[in-house]
Amino acid sequence: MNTRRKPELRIVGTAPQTSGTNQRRRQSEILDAAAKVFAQRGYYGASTQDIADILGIKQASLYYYFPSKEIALERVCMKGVEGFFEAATEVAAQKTTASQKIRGLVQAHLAPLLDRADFVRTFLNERHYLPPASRKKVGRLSRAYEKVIEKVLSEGVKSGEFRKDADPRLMTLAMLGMCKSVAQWLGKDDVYQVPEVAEEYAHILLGGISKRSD
Amino acid sequence: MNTRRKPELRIVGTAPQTSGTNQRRRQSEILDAAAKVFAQRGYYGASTQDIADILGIKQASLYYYFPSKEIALERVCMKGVEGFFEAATEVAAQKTTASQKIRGLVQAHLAPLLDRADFVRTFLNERHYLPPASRKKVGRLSRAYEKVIEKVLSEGVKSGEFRKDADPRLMTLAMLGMCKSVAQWLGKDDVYQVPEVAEEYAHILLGGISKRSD
DNA sequence: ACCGGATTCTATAGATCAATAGATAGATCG
DNA sequence: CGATCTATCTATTGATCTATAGAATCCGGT
Repeated sequence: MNTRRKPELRIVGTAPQTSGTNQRRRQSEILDAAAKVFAQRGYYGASTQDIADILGIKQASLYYYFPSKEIALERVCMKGVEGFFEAATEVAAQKTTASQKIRGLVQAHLAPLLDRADFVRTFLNERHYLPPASRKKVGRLSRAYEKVIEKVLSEGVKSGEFRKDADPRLMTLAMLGMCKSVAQWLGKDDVYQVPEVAEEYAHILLGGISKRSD
Repeated sequence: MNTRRKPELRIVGTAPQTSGTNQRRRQSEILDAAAKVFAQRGYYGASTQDIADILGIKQASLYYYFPSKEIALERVCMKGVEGFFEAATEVAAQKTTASQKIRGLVQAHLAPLLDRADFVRTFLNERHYLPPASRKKVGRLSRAYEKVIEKVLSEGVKSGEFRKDADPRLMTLAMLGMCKSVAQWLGKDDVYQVPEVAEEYAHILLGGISKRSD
């Protein structure tokens, strides 16, 4: 669709950059709006009109920036997962106890809810509706992330820091379940802030998987 | 819509019951189909045509049994929540330790996934799309259920069985988050069965909230 | 064989939605 | 000024979806 081959003929010093930069800024604004309506009404429940309304432009104008609604969903979902894997990998690489790593992982998981809640929510709830290619791409990242957590738990079991009779995969699923659900209720009736939730959840989790209470 | 006042004029021995019974059976089959597609593709992603296809009938024929797609969603969601509150209340009323009650609550929460997974999933993921009246009705039941759990936890804290420094509401949210997430992955890649998941999750949870390991 | 209700079908209205085509206003720059 | 590029707009197409209206079919009881 976008027949923009590399702009080979760019003339020297002058800066036709203004556009490229503005374009990127506008795309980002549109993604913000898309994330908001996708998170609120779901992918199929949200119309491109809803997105345009937030920005105060006409529905058709969106297509100057995005080739399709599906692509917009993919971009929103990617922005919702990306960072999770890197942050987790960094925590897992620290030279410290497995318990401490778990605390770090819980914190790292909840942190994005502070500034990207709509993206995270869209990733969590709407990624099923991605076309197969995008879903696989997103799924790979997501699974890699889970594996990082699972490894920390396995090592904690192997080292004797965590219960030997526990299944690392099930522990991972339990931990992720707890953490993911925060995205659903944070900012609704309950008034908890991210840091206290992270601390309490890590505490609950560790009490359960550590051999001795900390 | 349903102007069925009590059938006062039913003639004696003959059985015009056949219809009423068959109608109910058919409605139930349609609800099953609706639950399946709602769970799979989401409320807005699923068309009434999809529901009809499962049953091998024409799309318009559905409207002989249901006045609208929204009502069908309400019925599916209700069938997805109902039972949770009663089962939990029953467990909470038992004369036993708070820990034992938590084990029972986790089991009771996961049990419906065995025979009503699509209804539970639809309730969990699609209830936001209900019209306000239905949403409130479903929400009341759902909140009452949470309160039962919260009370068991509070009492466990008060009695000294659970950590004094823990917030019962946050514990409730953590427990529900863990349990709800099972609906998302059960029967996918992982091969766990409901009873083992219930036992392990209760174990993780209790280790975290009990004062001493059990 | 026929009647009457129960159930399903055909046909279609009416609305909404994603996406395309082409026009236009505004800025930038030679 | 005039040319070009950017961003948005108007107008519309074609597909899809829920829901309604009314005809056709099935089936048990007589």
